[in-house]
Amino acid sequence: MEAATLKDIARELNISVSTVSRALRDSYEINAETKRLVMECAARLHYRPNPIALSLKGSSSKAIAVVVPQIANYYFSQAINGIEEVANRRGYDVLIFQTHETYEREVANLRQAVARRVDGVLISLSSESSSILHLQELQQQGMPIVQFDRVSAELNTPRVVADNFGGAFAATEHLLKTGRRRIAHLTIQPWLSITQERLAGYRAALEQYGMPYDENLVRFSTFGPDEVGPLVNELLALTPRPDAFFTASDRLAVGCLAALHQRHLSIPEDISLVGFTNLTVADMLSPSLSTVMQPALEIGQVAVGRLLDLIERKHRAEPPSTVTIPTTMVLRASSQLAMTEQSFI
Amino acid sequence: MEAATLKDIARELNISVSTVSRALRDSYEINAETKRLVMECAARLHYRPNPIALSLKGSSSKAIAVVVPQIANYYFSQAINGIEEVANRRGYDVLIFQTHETYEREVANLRQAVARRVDGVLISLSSESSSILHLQELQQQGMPIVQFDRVSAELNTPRVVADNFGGAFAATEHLLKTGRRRIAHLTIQPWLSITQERLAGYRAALEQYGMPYDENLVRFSTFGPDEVGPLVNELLALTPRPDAFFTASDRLAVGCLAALHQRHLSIPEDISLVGFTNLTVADMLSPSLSTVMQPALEIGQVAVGRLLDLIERKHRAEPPSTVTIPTTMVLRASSQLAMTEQSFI
DNA sequence: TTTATTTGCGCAAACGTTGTCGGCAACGTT
DNA sequence: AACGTTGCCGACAACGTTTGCGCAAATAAA
Repeated sequence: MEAATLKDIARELNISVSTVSRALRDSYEINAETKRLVMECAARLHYRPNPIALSLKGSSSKAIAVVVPQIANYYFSQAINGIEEVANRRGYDVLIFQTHETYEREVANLRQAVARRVDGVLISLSSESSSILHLQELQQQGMPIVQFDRVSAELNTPRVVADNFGGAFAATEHLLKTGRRRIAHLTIQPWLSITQERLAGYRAALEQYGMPYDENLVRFSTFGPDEVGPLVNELLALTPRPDAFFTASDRLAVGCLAALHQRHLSIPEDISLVGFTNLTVADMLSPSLSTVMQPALEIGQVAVGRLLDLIERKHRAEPPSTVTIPTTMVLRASSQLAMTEQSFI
Repeated sequence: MEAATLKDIARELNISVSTVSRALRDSYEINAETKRLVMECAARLHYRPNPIALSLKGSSSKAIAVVVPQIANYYFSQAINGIEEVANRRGYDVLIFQTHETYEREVANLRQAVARRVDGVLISLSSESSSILHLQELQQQGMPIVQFDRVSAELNTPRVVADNFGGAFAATEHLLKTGRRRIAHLTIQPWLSITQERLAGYRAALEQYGMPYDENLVRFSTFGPDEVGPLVNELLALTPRPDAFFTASDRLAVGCLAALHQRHLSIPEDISLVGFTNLTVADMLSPSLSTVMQPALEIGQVAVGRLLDLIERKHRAEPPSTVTIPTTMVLRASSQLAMTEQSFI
């Protein structure tokens, strides 16, 4: 009943451990009959190779690390689901690490990952990580690394990101096309790659439609409590008043929603609202929330695919490339007059 | 720069590996001066013991497994945060596994956990796991196990749960005290312990206040798409119409909210609404959602504390006990007339 | 001085696995 | 008959660590 080892099989069959090992690996220098016996015995004893011993031997631990800011975040947990799915299918375990947005924990996590002999690292940078020396060093030591979502251009690895620019462009364009002229943009920490790309998409759309860019309409916020309301109030106090809000996250969008409700502004009649990323309850809000959906699952799948290819050296000299996964504009009631009264459950 | 080993230190100091090992473990049979030298050298080379080798030796891997249905769930990811915090502080790593609510994955995850030589297992049962033989077997093999949140009475381990009964009782009582008389209860899979306890709390409160229990007012739902709306409609069709909804999850509550909005019912004037668990956006909905808050973080902290005590044999013969963590009733606008127009951001 | 005891350290085994080597039959080749 | 080839298998080392045992020197007791 206890975990069987090669030694158990060897004893049972009165042969040596090495022969058992080779038989199970289907080595050419083992007799077919012996192989059959070993296989049969292994199955009978429910033999499973001990990954710890394999790791110690130094070959491969068949485990990868995924380092994310936090898992209490639908986007990241979805990405992890995609990662796990593909990794497991290809025979790898996934070790999950949270940085809680601090540089210190990011370093500690990577140290742990190395200690546990992972074969590779998937990382989405913590918002506090301005320096990436720890990652460059890790890479120089030969650790395969792939970045996703929050990436750094200074670290020369494959990157998998959502089309933040395209998504923001589409959202802004949608608002413009539905007649909005003063579009406020509520967004997150300005130094993140995703923030910059979304802001760029917003600006590009304004420009293409001949609308002026007004930096008063752009506000940066963290997720601190009681932070969104005041910002929304500031924006609403501007003249002329904004007629649309485009937020860089659904969490911000929900905050907007509440603040607008409170001021008895009707959505989308008075103000249109479009969010970003994919909160599960977006379709259940009132009004249901238009949003730029990021394919978190797919990003995870693609990213881990790259990493495993890297580990298994399928693409040796191929230079690291950046994969951009398209986002989808999901139109719901919060930005479409016609849908306000429509059934959406 | 590469991971230093005992051997490296031994070579550097011209002593044996065993001496280094013992010096680092502060063994009594090593000279103080030698210890000093070893410590100094270890620090200089950034020596970190190799957890893989330690695990192989069979003693302790300093890692625990936490097995949950899914991490894409605010409740579980919060619990994991609590688990990680305490575990790390006590020197343990946390390996996270998802069952995706299937029995098959639960078994596979536990197998992996064993293979990776974890020192103990924290588990919240998958909704599909009717049999718990795999866990009983694991326990018989000496693996320390603690159950949390979704627990089974058939498995004799310490248990850490939220006060589901008390929370449901408080919510129902609150609704009754604010004058509601026909309280519908929308809940989840009937065979889960948490479902049964919440239902019992709901019934007990009704009974205490002399209200009849009407099973027509109780509906079970999964989270399938387009499932909540029809159920709400069915309930609203009853005569007399319910004047309050108490849901066993915030996800269901949000669904209710949307369905009620759609029928132009005002909350809480026409219908009061109270949810359960702790969606992040509960306070940002319109109206803000009254809810029974579960201290997910604390549950995780307490559960992992129990497990580590078990692992370190702090309480040898102590029989497994069940710890119930109190829930908190958070009153917001959806169940209180007075708060409807109040500022809540 | 001889005999115990302590102090300080090294050797080797063990955990489960893989890989390198070498051995020894049974062949086929000169 | 002597030699090289195969085919099949076992012994051994190694990965990094802990630990039981033993051995020497230093110290204490006789």
